[in-house]
Amino acid sequence: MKGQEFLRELNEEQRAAVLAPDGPILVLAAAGTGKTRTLVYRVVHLIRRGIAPDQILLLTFTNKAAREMLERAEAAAGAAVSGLWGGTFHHMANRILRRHAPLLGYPPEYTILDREDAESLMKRIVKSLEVDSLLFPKADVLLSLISEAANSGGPIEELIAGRFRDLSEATQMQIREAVFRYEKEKRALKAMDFDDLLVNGLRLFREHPEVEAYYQNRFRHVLVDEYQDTNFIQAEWVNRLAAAHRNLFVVGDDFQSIYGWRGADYRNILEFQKVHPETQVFKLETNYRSTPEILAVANACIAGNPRQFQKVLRSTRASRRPPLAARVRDGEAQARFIISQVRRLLGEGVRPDEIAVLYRAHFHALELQMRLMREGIPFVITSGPRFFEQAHLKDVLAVLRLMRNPGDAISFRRLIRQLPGVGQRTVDRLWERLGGMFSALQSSARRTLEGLLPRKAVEDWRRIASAWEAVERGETPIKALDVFVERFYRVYAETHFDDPERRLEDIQETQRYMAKYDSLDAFLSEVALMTNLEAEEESTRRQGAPCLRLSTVHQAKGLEWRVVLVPWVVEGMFPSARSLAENPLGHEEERRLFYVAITRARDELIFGVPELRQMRDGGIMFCKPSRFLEEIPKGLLQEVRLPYV
DNA sequence: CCCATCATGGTTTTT
DNA sequence: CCATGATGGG
Repeated sequence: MKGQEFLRELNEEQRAAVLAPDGPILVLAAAGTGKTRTLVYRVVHLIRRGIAPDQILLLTFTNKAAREMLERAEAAAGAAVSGLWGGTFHHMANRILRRHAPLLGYPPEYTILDREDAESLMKRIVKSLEVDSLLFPKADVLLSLISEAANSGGPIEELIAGRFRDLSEATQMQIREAVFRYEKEKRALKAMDFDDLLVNGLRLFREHPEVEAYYQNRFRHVLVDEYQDTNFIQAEWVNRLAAAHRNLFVVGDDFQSIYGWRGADYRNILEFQKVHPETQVFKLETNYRSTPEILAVANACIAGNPRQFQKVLRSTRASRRPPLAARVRDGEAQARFIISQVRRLLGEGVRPDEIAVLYRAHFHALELQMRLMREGIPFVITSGPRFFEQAHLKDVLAVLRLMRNPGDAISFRRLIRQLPGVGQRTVDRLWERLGGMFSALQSSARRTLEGLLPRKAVEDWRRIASAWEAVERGETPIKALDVFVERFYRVYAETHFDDPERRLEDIQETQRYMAKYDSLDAFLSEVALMTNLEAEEESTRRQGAPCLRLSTVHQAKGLEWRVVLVPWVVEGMFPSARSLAENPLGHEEERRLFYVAITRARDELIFGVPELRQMRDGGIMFCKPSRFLEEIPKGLLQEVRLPYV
């Protein structure tokens, strides 16, 4: 595209934001109003103005979003965008921390702990405290507490005192001890958990003004997508980054703030102008995505939330049929109904990948999944356990992680416990006798360990160790995994999993994926931070065939489909009972979540409203239609009741 | 001390 | 219904 021609692709609202002069800019972009396009063209505009791409930082909510934006910017601006920094807060913090980790007392090869790693670490700590297990919080509860403290920037002592006020003082003391040990152990492991990446990213700037000044100077323009979902640390971090040039361009929609439970605080967007008084504000309200009928429902839904920026979605599209609410008997009937709708749509020529089923929680889709499989309808799920958190992939990653970080006790335990005759106790003792580190790439260290192992473990141990020997001989890590699989893991997989072929294929897939990275550290960080959305995209890219999509509403953020079906729109499910119980403002966030689901739909929106729920104990529970449906004026929805079949 | 079996308890959302 | 945790035999 030449000259300013790209501006023709923008409407008045978007163009004003794209061309705005330097300074802090807040773009309030309602759903479907071309937020991504605005952000992309702002980047293009900056580059055309002569800003070097490596002076621009683009923070997005997922890496997928970053990649898409960069691809689009490249299409519009040519190869000129290369060098631009784009990705999630976690990624960018990691990228910066890898360079400066020693300033904070970490080696540059620090390991990133994913959720599972953190949980297993905490479990061991709780165990070592020898507490009365019935009255002591579970590891995941402790971790969520630590995370809450980190993300809100508040002191953890107060959180403990508040959340566990019913527990004895002695128990609270032990909780504080568990938290303390968790931090200490992470240090010993030379590892950071997800929150540490953000916390340390901020700490790096606070404690090292010369580093802060370097990045403040380097990034002349900072752009942030989905600003409504930033938390305390993230907001502080970007404020600091942009403090020198003051070119902070944030885009968001307070109506779509759905990560409050993770510390996101939409006051960041509401109060942006207070923090940056010279802010220019732009509103995008013209919706290009959905039919007027769908938007009417969206507007009616969000009207239930006061105290937010008032925005009304204006449609540009022609009318279609109104959204449909179908009352069905139960989950089974709902699954049959959804499948019949999918069949109808396919018959009308809708492509399967233009249809999505979006739900509040994974388990809402169980019945549907079974039925889809039984009926042979292909689908993809962007939910459930993350690709790289599956046991076999973590096993393989442990080989690599230990190679980079000799202090990684978690990987050590994982591998060594696979040896016959080695259980928890033995591995603990081994680790202690090794002095809390194991240099897998040194033959002397490997020999030392071999001498400490029980006799019957030695043969398998040598097989595992052959992977590291290969690296010592100068083989690549990818090749080393071949050795690991052929000498040890193939047999292990065949004897421990009921689907070894699939798992070995996953490993090959991982090796192919590794080939794209020029350093092992880069690969390992990427894998730790990769979401399902990104992993799944990787695998469908090869398989090709377009599929019906099943996803949580959270993971559907920023995406759109021609047809959206939402099951279980009943009280207790959507809104989720648990969310209402835990958070006094839970209903507002649930309503925003419902709004996000609605506004993903272009042409058709269909709700499933079962009348009863089969409980696990064999009983049944009657369901009330969701308050969010009741709030929508009659006439905006078409309601049907399906016969009991 | 390891490992398999049995019971129990608990189901939100994710970087 | 599934995963995790306790328990007891080897």
